[in-house]
Amino acid sequence: MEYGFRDIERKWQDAWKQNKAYKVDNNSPKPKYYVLDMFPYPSGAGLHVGHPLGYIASDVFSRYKRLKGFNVLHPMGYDSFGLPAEQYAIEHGIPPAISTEYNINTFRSQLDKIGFCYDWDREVRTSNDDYYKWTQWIFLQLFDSWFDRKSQKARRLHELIDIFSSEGNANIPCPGDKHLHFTASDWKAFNEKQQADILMHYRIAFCGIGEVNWCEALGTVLANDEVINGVSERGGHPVVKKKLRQWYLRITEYAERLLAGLDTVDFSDSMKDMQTNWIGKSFGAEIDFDLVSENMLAEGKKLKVYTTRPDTIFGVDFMVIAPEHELVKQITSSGQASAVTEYIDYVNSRSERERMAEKKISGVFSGAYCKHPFEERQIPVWISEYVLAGYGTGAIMAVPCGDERDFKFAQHFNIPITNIIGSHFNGVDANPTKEAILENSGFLNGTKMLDAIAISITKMEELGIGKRQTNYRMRDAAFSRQRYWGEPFPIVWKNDIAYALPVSSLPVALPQLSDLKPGPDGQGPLANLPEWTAFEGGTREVNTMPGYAGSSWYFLRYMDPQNKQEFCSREASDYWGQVDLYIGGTEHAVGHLLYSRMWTKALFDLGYIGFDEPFKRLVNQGKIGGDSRLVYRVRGTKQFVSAGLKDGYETDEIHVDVTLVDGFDLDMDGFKKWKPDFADASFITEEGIYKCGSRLEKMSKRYFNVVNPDDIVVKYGADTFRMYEMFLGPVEQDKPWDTKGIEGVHRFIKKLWRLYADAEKGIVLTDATATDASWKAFYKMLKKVEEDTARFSFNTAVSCFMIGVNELTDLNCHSKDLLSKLLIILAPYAPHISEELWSVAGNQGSVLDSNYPSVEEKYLVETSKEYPIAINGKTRTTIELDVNLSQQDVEKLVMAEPVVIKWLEGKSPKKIIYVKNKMINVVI
RNA sequence: GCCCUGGUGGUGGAAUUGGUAGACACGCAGGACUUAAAAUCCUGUUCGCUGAAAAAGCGAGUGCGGGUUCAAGUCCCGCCCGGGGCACCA
Repeated sequence: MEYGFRDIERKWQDAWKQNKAYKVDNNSPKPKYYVLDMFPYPSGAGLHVGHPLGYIASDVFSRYKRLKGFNVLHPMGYDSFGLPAEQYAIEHGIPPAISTEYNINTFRSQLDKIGFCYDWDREVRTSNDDYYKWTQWIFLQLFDSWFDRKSQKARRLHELIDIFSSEGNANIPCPGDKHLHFTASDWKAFNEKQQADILMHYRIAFCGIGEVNWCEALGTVLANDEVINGVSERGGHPVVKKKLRQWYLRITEYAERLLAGLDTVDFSDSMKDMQTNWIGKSFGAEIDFDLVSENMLAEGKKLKVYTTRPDTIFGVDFMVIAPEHELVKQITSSGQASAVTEYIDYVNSRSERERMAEKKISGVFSGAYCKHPFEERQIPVWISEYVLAGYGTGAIMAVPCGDERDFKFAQHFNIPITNIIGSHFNGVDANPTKEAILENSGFLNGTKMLDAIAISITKMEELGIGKRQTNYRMRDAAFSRQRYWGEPFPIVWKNDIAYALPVSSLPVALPQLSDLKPGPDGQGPLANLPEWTAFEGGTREVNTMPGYAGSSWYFLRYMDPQNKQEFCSREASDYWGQVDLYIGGTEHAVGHLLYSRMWTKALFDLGYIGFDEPFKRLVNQGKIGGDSRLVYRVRGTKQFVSAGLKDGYETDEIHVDVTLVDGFDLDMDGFKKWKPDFADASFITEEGIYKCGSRLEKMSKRYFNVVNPDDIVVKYGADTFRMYEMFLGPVEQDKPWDTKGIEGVHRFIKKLWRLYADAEKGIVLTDATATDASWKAFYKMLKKVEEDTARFSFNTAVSCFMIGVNELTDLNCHSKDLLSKLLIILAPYAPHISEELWSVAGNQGSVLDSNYPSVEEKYLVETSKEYPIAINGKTRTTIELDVNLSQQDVEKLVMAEPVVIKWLEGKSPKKIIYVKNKMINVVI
């Protein structure tokens, strides 16, 4: 009876599908457990062996939890809307709906071969209208909400309107326009358009004009997390700042809660740090400086700056405002007018990328001054792009002795520097210390800087010239894309007012469109459909939602995927609650994770769900790198020289498809057939073998180092593949793929098989009770496998199986009782062979629904242990000792050891350290 | 520059709280079975030194340099290198 994994795996995959082995019910007396994978965007390239790593880990854990008596939700779906899918569709000339469907089918067939325990009845696709209906619905809830800073939660807009009608906005500062102030009677007097504009400034999902990241090549705006180093994350196209009307999510209002929530979840430190840094909270002060300018427009105006170091107020030598600052025009003196205009033009001519690439010091004097609040001196106001319009107040007080950028700027423009930190400032570099005792600092003289921060703020508050202020670096998230393949907004514009469409009209279906060219005036492709945009006397919103819209809440839909009345019933979300274990890559650290955390908080605030953090625990799987193979072509010829001989030639390195290489040995005939270019290649070999070079790099088509899981499954089976992926190393860690290494795991599985069945003799299981030694081997394995599985140390768990099977083989164990138990603990890792042998052994039911065995400690009790004896910390010998011996007994036995006697050289030891169950150390 | 990670044999990695460094595999070398191959099995495998060899022994050894400790891959201080994130954020 051979291990015919192909038949076995197909047989059980079919059986499980037929009897709905992975169907999950929302009603169960068992405790719930929710395991979630970050769902994939179904790319055209299909899966390579790196992708399923996280899926296998979560699958193993789900199956383990199920055997431990939990009702486990473990769903899968597709993030099928979004820019990449649309780009793919455009590049291949296929409508995105069709290419997406096709790509999903490819993914699905690949996933199916690996034997996952997903409940496919719960599959979601973000681009299906029965899904995006609810994405639109949630958008409408956010559109109909505002964030109450006092209670720190989202509330309904009608409550805000009630407040406005009774007291204006005196107690509700406007997040969208802080200069906005009105009374109750003002409110009542406003017309519909004015009221709508004001409400828009409060809505959590809002439309506004703002500086956005515009990517010309992609024809759309991008969110901050989609821009890396001034170019688009996808495609690497240049990105420029542009003022546009856009939809946004007011995620900044949630900054504090997003920060606080991190303390309640189990994410890695680096993940929490990334989010914390992205939010970028800082403490400081806002200070008003009186302006002095010959320009009449500056009359009575103040310049408001934000600083985290108000203690350095006496070290201010100049002010800097952003080129986009609203005061630029008003304060510029006539003498400086042309220089300022020229500078602003220069700044506007520079793309984001240029600014990033060459950070040269630039700026212009405005001609205006500020009065120092505590001293009779005037401070020049400069304009420079190193101050960002979007952060703080868009203006700073520059303290060159303490801040590196201010220092460089002062040096560049020969601005005199005031030293307030004495010897801490050397005149060559700025020193941002907080330890110095202040000098040249008026009432702060003699105070330590750290203490002066609070003192100075208090003073400024007394004088009414400044106040304590907390700032966040995070910006509101751009929420519209000028693209086709996304959720249409359920919004219609009439007389420049955005009206929400009624819930009854959802979903607003994405119309079919064959030509995806941009619409006029930078609008999306939907603008090309006048018959669609014209709607009930108004115009539909033609932007679509970004890729992260659907993924911000998909974990909720899995709980209740077929619900036609609600996005997810409260009953279902109360039952399943938070995702207990979320597995995915780090690339979503600040994008997807922040957005879905925010959506969860908003839905919680509005009473739709009962928890405000979506993911209780997050595990980031590492990436699997490709192991590329290289051949060396002698320059200018069609001759290829083997890696060991290449140093004697001038060569060009060429990537060769890894499937043409066994280890490092090139299949030369295969190589010739691979590409027409190489058909007449000749080889300089090492004793008839052409050795390739190798390099570890990203697994990618262009390096020809992609390994397809389908090929591995055909050759070794899904069980081997699953176990090998787990065996490769810790899940969280990046690691290279080495197809050769899989042999070891495959051998293990075959060896396991032989405990149950023999090629000639057939089934070799016996009813005889297993020996104590076998039970000991088994329980040792069980204990370690369970511990390791529970702490996601899957690689060591696989080792334990190997050790256990090696031991049971040596012990010649064929006990049906023992080996059936072994199948249960193996099933999470290798479900197919476990199920097959479970039925071969004549067990009832499915191994998937067995009870995880518990450890019988009595077999693990040790009466003696082999202790290492160290002399001065260095192990010299070992000794077998009874575990219950006293210190005195041990000392006596140790002193009698020949090796110890030899090292003592007749002296007596200073001390003998005996740590029970660990070791013995003799100190000489 | 700042923050976070990681650095262990030829390779992937193990060592959960300071207690036998290198588990388990890959690869390699040798052997058994076979006409042969595949498959399978066995033995060895951190490096260096002393042994003809085996047995055995000695020395060094977890990126580098210090330290704490009876004992350090693990803890502390100072560096170096790789990976990831952020980057005029006042």
